[in-house]
Amino acid sequence: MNEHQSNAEQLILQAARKVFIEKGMEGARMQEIADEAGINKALLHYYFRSKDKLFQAVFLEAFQKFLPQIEMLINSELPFIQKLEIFINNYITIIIENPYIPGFILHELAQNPQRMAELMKNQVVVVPEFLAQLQQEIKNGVIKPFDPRQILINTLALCIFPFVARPIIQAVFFSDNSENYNVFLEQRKVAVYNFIRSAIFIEKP
Amino acid sequence: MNEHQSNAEQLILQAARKVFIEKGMEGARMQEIADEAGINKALLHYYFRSKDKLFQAVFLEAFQKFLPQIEMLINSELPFIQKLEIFINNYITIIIENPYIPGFILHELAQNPQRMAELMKNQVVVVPEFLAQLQQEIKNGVIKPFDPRQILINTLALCIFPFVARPIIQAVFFSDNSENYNVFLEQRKVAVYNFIRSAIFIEKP
DNA sequence: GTCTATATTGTGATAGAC
DNA sequence: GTCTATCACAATATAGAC
Repeated sequence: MNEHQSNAEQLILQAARKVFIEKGMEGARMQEIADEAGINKALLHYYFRSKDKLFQAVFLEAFQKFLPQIEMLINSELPFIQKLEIFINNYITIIIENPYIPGFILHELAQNPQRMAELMKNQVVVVPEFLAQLQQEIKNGVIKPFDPRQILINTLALCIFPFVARPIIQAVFFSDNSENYNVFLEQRKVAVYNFIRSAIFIEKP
Repeated sequence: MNEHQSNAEQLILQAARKVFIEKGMEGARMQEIADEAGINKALLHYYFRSKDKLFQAVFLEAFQKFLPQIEMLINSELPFIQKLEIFINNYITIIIENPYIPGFILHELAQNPQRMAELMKNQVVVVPEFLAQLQQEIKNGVIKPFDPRQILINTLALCIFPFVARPIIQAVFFSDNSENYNVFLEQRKVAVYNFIRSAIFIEKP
């Protein structure tokens, strides 16, 4: 990532990512991070003063990894139905590559909602323009008159939920072989798009 | 709940519910549960042998609280579009009353997926009949040809997501007054139904 | 910078009086 | 059954040698 960071610091961050994102702040152990990085606990405190500092680094990085795609959905000026397709494809692709991050972020935010306020201040997400665009397309008869906020939340919900609920969905539908779940997730890229499109788009005759 | 249980046991369970569901297994502290119940730590171990035993009691209870509604959606023989409306109303109502349970269950399952297998064995959810019903309605031209599994997952996703993502949604849309979020959730009962209906239902001319 | 050893506090669990 | 006192160990954090 950053060439100014030493090798050990990179090893630590990599290990911290894995452990924190899998187990959460409370479930993570500094010893486990040290083992994972192949060094000892003292070095963790040498590079990052405390467990909380290390956690913050991991959390912010994870959070920012998902922001650019959402910003594209919100800020781009393409017709909604077009950028929706691009967004869903990119977003689900990223989550497949980082399947535990959504659950990690949601859980930690639920534990500490006020930390949200501080984060949102620095992260620029311009929502009003997005809502205005949808309202305009509704007025133009392109999209059915759903509350634009509900549309945005529904889109995120359909993308994210299969990952935070993976164990239960897998137990119900794929109890035999877990391989197929990845196929299922891959299919969702088009399935989610078709679902939302079918729900909100007004086909021209 | 159970009249055979002593008063102290009830106080403990009530306190354990609150603390475990809010903070999770790892984040919960026996001391906090004792304080919340107005008794001391020793009593916790007298009634429930260990933290893990107490946690299991809370988890199973929480899990079972949400099952009957899902079973109704899956097992009832009403036309899908009808039971969908009933389900969404009941389900979101229950979650509004227990807003932290979905996040709690999803997080704990993610931490310990194999515990899922044991639980699912005792919990009867007959999915194949549900899938067959949807396939039949698709064949009859009542519902558009979406993968029935995707429809089920989408329904759950749209109901549950606003609660597990509450902090972030609230920060984006309701940063000023958090009161309005409950109004928003109430609106979702009809919004989600209309959304899914619009997506999958074939209107008769 | 990196290590071992240790301090310090937190936390689940138990012993034993009442 | 309920309490106080305490144990035993886990976990974060630091001191200090190299």
